[in-house]
Amino acid sequence: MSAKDSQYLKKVGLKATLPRLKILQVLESSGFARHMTAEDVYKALLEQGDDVGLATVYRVLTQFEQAGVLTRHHFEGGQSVFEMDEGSHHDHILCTRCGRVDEFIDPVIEERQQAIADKFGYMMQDHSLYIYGICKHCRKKDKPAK
Amino acid sequence: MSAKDSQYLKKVGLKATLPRLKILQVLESSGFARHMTAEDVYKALLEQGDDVGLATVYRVLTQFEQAGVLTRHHFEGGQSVFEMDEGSHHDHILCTRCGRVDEFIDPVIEERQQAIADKFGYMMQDHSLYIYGICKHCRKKDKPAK
DNA sequence: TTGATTGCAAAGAATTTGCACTGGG
DNA sequence: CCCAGTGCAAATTCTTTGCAATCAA
Repeated sequence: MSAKDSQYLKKVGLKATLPRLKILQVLESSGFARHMTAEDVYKALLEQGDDVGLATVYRVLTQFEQAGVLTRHHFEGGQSVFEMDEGSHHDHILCTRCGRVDEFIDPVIEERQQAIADKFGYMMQDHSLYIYGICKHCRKKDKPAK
Repeated sequence: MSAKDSQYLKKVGLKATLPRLKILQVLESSGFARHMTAEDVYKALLEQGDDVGLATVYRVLTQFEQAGVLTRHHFEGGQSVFEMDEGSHHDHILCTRCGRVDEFIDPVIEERQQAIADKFGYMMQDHSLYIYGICKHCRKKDKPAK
């Protein structure tokens, strides 16, 4: 199920161990949710019958982050949230009711950020933009309730 | 030193106790730094000879946040960082070397954010934008070093 | 083989909570 | 006076670490 993944791990300089392959697989197949905490990954593994320690999940996620395999986000609420890094930078808009997450990229904003960094004399390394709101789905539910 | 602060606390619905007054004062006079962790506030109080429990600092900061007196940020690194809410929204650009924080507001970005929320069907409530980089000061130090 | 990796349990850091005591209104 | 507010220590939550056992190359 993962000759490809095995190659991939070696390519980024990580030995292709079973836990790492499993974790990679969970992240790849996380589908629409795409944003998982260490705990989420751990539970997903348990549910599919794979017995990996929580400490290992944390270690591997950190290694993946350093290897550029995934990105760590600091959403509100404390825990770190991880997401596969598919190469293309993007920002997030999230629903404070249901937790839904959408991704976007806006060239104008990107450009302005660079301009601001320049203006303040910073060499920009990174940035994070989160928009918080209530998605249409949750707003729809509201109306009748009230 | 704080008849004004005392009024202020009452106005936002909080009893004007000594710890709350002291904490408010520390935040108000934090001057250029302006961004403090609970621990920072706690240490500042100890240094000026005021004996307030760390738990109380956390409790009061949370109350202040709920009362709209200050804003809680989640910068990288885990801890919450607090800042007096002077009414005007702004974003942050921070140095990953020295921790320097600058504030800015960009009308174009604000406007684009609203447009994006609209496009995705969100009712925007809030947003946070952090730009990370290396400030000119730190870059200057680099050159000779290398 | 053999050093890298894992699992578990213990350690840590940040923050919260239970509870008897204290102070503001 | 009386309850909200406080201090302290214990409890929680998330994450990291030490170390012996295990696994990939």
